[in-house]
Amino acid sequence: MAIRLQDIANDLNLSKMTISKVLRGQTDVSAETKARVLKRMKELNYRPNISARSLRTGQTYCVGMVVPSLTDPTVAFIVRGINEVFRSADYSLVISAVDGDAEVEEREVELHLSRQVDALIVLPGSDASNNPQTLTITTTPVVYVGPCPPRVSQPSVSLREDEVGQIAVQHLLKRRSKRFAYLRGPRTAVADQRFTGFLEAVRGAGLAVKQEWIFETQPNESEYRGGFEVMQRLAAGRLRPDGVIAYTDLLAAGARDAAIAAGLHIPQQVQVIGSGNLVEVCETGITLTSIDLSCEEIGRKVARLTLRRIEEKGETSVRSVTLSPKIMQRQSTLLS
Amino acid sequence: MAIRLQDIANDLNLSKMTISKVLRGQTDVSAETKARVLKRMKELNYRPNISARSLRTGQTYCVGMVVPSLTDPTVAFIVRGINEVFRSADYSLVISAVDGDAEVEEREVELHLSRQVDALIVLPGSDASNNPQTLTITTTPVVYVGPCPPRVSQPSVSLREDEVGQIAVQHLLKRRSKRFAYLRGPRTAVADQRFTGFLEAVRGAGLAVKQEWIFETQPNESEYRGGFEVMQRLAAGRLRPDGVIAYTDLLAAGARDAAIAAGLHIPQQVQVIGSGNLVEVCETGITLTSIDLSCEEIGRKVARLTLRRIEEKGETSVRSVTLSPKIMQRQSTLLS
DNA sequence: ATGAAAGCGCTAACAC
DNA sequence: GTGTTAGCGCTTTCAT
Repeated sequence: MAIRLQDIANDLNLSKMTISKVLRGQTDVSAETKARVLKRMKELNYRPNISARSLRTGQTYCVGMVVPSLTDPTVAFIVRGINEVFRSADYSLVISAVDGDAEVEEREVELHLSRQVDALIVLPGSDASNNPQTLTITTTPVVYVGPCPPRVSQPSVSLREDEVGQIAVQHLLKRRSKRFAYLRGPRTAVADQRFTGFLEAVRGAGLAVKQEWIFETQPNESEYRGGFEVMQRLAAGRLRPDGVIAYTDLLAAGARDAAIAAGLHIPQQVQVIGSGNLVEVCETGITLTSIDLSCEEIGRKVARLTLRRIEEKGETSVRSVTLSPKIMQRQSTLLS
Repeated sequence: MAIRLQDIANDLNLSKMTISKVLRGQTDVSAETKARVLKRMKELNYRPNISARSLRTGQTYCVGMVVPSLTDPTVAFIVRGINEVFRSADYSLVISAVDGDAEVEEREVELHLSRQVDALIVLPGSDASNNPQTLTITTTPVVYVGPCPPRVSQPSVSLREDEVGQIAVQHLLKRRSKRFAYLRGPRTAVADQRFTGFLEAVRGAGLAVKQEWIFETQPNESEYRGGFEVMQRLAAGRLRPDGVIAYTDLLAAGARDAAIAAGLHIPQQVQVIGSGNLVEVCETGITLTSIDLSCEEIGRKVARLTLRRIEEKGETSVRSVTLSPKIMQRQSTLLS
């Protein structure tokens, strides 16, 4: 079997207590003894049994995470940010993707708690209404990514979604667009907030919002095709928008390509902005200006907040955090 | 603190042994007792302490995984497949992304082993040469994704990379392409294998391979731009390829767009095939035929293989597994 | 500076 | 069917 503290103690005629002290870097061990122990540990390739340590100390140095999907790039970048911070703290991330199934989510949360994770990070799906009951009563720290579900008072890290819409509008206003079309995406809370930000920014500038130029995504359609078809219609109209803002980069790419196909010049006649800043999409064709959602930074903030919550055991002094999106200028909007 | 077996035992005037038996579904408990215990467990919202169980049984029901990156869609889909299988087996996946840093990789492997994971899944980076020493000597089962590094004899699940090149060629041959350009990507083992498959298939058909039509990816260039520029040059040449096969979908997209920009018709004059089958790329513009790398299926196979390895404790009867890629026909190649 | 004793929560192997 | 004993590998506490 694996090497234990006891084995090293036997080898060196010490008690396992001394070995344990060396292991944890306690100072009340003579330098000489310490050196001998470390040497032997290396020779035997000793690895402490974390299960045993956890049982004793109540800490596992594991954090559970529940996400709707791992193949969504937004999620992947958030996880990357978390992983980066955890790595340097010797924390491990136990991930489960629940694919929007509330029952699976509940079970995975239970499993994580059974594992005695030191904290839980929850990235709710688009339907935040079915937040697992367990999360509201557990004493394990929970950190939410994105707005914390209603009725729950836990810290969260989220993007100021309304600013996504605002920044896009401001960017275009500065470049003298005045007639905005908005591809608002699905009917979710996040999409609603961005839309609100868009509306406020346009109205704040004293401009009107044309209801006929607001488009929702059809549930099962390809986003690219959706954006394409919308823009086809817009391009054929008597009056055309000179700025198109889209909820995703793919919608924007579709709109861009339809505009080009209709003989319009981008960015001179129509400017286009996406969101997500997905390089695979933004860097193709006439490259797309896009709103970067700061996913990695969100991930890092989540990780730091989580670690702090773990440290302070109980006292919920830690407040929620919000971040701003950033615009990435590319060819689909004018330079100046 | 949390509820323990002992608490339930006290409540019900039973020994904790009986509770433990109910917990694990042993049959030598009377139906009535069992019912009482289950009821009380539910009332108290009891959750077994898995650290304690692990210490006792030596099993953690956790599997460690080391990947180069989580934001690479290929990796994300593999992880998704694994997660899917593990979920139904109540196994958890502890993931760490190491970003191509061999030292970090080694440390993360050690950490996983410290955690007593029941197995380790390793997805080596493009530089497979620095496989952590530890992996060669540990008794913990290791399963590789992709070819197992040289000198290591562990089971692995991998894609028959040579078939990626072959299938693409066959697909085009059937559609009467005869003059192939090949965007072979970087100088990695995987890219080499695909290239070999390409060469064999072309030569096997009695056709010649034009060395001037084989292109490598420049390390720090955008893939899309790389593909675009190559195709620009090809389109300007006296003799043009009528089939372009690319190592990635982005390269293919670049080539496609350059061909269109040069006034060529796709697929009538030039057919284009990518690999990866990344919907974000393939479903834009003239949609791209692409080789699907079966990532999710690889993930599921990896997970099943891992579970089997865990069960059979030691006896390495489990053999490696290989999978074939599949072509996804879209507009960039002819229908018939 | 070193060590002995106790116990974290659970389960394997046996009694009864 | 139910309970007793022992111990997984580690750390906490307290002696020495």
